[in-house]
Amino acid sequence: MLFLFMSQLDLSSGNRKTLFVEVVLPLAIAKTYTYRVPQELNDKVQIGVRVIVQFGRNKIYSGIVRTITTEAPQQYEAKYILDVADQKPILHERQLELWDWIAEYYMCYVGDVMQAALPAALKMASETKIVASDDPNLDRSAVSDKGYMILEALDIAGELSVNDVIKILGQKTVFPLLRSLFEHGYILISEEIKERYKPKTKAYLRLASEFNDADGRRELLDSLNRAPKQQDAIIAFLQLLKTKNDISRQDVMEASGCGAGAITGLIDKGVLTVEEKVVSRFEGTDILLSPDFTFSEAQQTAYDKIKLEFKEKDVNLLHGVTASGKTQLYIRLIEETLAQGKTALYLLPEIALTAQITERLKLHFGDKLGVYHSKFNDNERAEVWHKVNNSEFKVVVGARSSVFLPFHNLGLIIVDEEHENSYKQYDPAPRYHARDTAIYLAHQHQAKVLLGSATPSVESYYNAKAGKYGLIELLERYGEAKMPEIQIIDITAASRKEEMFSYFSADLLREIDEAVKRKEQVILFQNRRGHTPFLQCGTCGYVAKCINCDVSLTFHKSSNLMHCHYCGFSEELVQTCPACGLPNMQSKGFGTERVEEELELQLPNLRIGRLDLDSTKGKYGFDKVISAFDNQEYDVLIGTQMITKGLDFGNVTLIGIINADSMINFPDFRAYERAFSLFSQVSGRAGRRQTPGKVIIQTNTPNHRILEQVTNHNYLDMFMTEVTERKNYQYPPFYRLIKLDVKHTDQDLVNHAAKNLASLLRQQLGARVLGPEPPLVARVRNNYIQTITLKIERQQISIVKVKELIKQALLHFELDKKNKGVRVQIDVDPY
DNA sequence: AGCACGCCGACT
DNA sequence: GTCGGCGTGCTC
Repeated sequence: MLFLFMSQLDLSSGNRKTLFVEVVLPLAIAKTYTYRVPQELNDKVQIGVRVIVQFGRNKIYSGIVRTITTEAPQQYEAKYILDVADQKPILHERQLELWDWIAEYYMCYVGDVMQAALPAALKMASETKIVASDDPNLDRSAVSDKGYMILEALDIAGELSVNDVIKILGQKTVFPLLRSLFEHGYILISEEIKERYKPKTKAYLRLASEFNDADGRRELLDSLNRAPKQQDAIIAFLQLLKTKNDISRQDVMEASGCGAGAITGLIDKGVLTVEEKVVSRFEGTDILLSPDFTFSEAQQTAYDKIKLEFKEKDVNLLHGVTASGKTQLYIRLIEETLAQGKTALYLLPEIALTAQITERLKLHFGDKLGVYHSKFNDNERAEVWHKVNNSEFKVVVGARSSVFLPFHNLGLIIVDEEHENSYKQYDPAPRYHARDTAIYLAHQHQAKVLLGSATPSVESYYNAKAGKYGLIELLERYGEAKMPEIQIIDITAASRKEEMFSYFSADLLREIDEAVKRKEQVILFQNRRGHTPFLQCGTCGYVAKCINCDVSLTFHKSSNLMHCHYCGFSEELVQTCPACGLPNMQSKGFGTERVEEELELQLPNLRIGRLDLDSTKGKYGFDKVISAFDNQEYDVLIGTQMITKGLDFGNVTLIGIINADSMINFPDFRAYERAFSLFSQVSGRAGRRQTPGKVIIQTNTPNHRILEQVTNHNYLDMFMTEVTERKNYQYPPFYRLIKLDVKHTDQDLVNHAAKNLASLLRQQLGARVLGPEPPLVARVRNNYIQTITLKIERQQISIVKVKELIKQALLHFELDKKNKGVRVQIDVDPY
């Protein structure tokens, strides 16, 4: 009877069928895996929830449900899922589509995308823990030496992870030993999986219910006659209760002047109880600023044009010079998007996400704004994720990875500083471009995209000129601010005239001095950190190099060590040449530390600050330096390209570029574009408010066309020359690039394998395949690298077909035993 | 990515 | 002879 009843229920609800789920696991694996759902979890599985599954013998992961079916796999018996971790999906199905698109387009695994997309606190993996068996009668005499070591360690520590065991034994293979210990009953092995996200809670005080009426309170106060401190505390508490519900210990202590003891006393008596309440990690802002700024005429025109173009085009490019007031346009557009009941994403390069900009946006959007970037810890990021998912945050300002947040009803994406190469993730996979991903994301939501930059990437500007994107030009600075005057100084000529003092021309030193005397500030740009980029023996030519990489070591004064900027290796400074033994090591080149040191010698008594990776360590390191400079604690700020990122200093009137040559001569097809953009962005920091700014660029090639274009603020000219070059030499936007890095610790092996791979590719793709050749840094972390570059024209062959052919070639490549252990990294649209 | 299985060299 | 090294291939 019961069975019949159940089966009738089945038919009506459809819930008693056996379900199977396809699960995405956070692993670099090509296949997807199907698990069986135990019937009691049928109601809980939904697309987008996390499920706990066992994968392989020992590992437990949380994966994401991608599809649900009733069809059992034919080839194998599916394992059961162990549990469902979420009540409601943590992401929408369309996000899984986005993951698939990225995996497809950038040629990586969906698991790679999952790794990048989910905040660490939402990913769970088991850790195998070992605990000693509690049977005291076990005889340990039969245990092997290594086993005995483990048992002794367990006696002391109580619990060990597999990693601990590996460390204790100094060997990698420990599972056979642990298995044998387990089978003989000496140890217990447990797989523990924990939710890593912990909501933040705060303790609040509550008054016990019997004191809720006036009589109760009077009695209470009377009873506390002998404890005046506690009486004070209660009076303060009751007073506070009139204005707010949630009162913390701190509140009462401040209001009453009592110590913590009085409150503890009241809790012990049961007068007060403590309630743990989940609170947000993000401080709320109640003050909302209305958009009180008024648009300039130019801004209004740009705004109208954007609105017009959005009617026709999904993607628009706003080419607005520095200090033209782009941010105000963005804010207005986001506000309108919110007013339509939609949400918005504001993307910025990591480095530009300073307190300066987020504070400014907070004032406009208050509690509706979420901030998402790498400086946040795991819990904070998971919290932003959840708040975007339940639509508490309507606007997100964030770096690259915020394209993965679970947006609902997205109406607008702004990609500010769209030319920035940090939007492209290089390592690890997925090697995705956040701007291009954002365009796909917007397409999914039928949302609009606004790309913004003072120096748009050649690709985007080309797309705009070709009519694929709408184009809005805002070429006037906001308010009174004028474009800075740019002066080029020929270092060679200045040296000849003996007008170079260390790295500074007489003109630059004079301008610095005068600016500081006028109580104005100066920024000096040198795109290298550290003190000395390489040290060379003046006698035999030996260069101090990293032991793991093919790069010279940079001397850092702060640590007094030579550092490798690729692998982190460091070493004592060499005084005498290790090759020839002569004490003739010479400094070649200079970084920010050295510029700082030399400037102190040339112009004593300046207050100098430095902004580079080394001076901005720590969570708020960057913001500290920035605000110190903003508060005029420094006269001069010396920095790497960090200094260019959307910073707004009202008092800077002079910018010096110490040496422009290394940027211009960089061997890369984007070098000129990058140099133009960097110099223009640096220059844009000068004279943003009333005082006009001045920029001094020191170079050995004063007649270089890029410098001329920078001097004349002539973006269009730069664009036109670049377009011609790129067309001639088969580069983007006319051709697509795909780069394959072949890596191995054995140099000969890599060389052969790379040649082999290139010839496999040529069989299908012919002359589109270039290389292999060693990259600029041909060995990193002891891996030798060979690079194969593919140039794919936009007609004749489809990119999908090309990627298919690459995959086939790779399959062939991997089957060849000679290529064992050789890793191939694919970078689509390298930057 | 792990981890087990399986094949060979250095020790009891 | 076994223990423990590393190569090969599977994980639903």
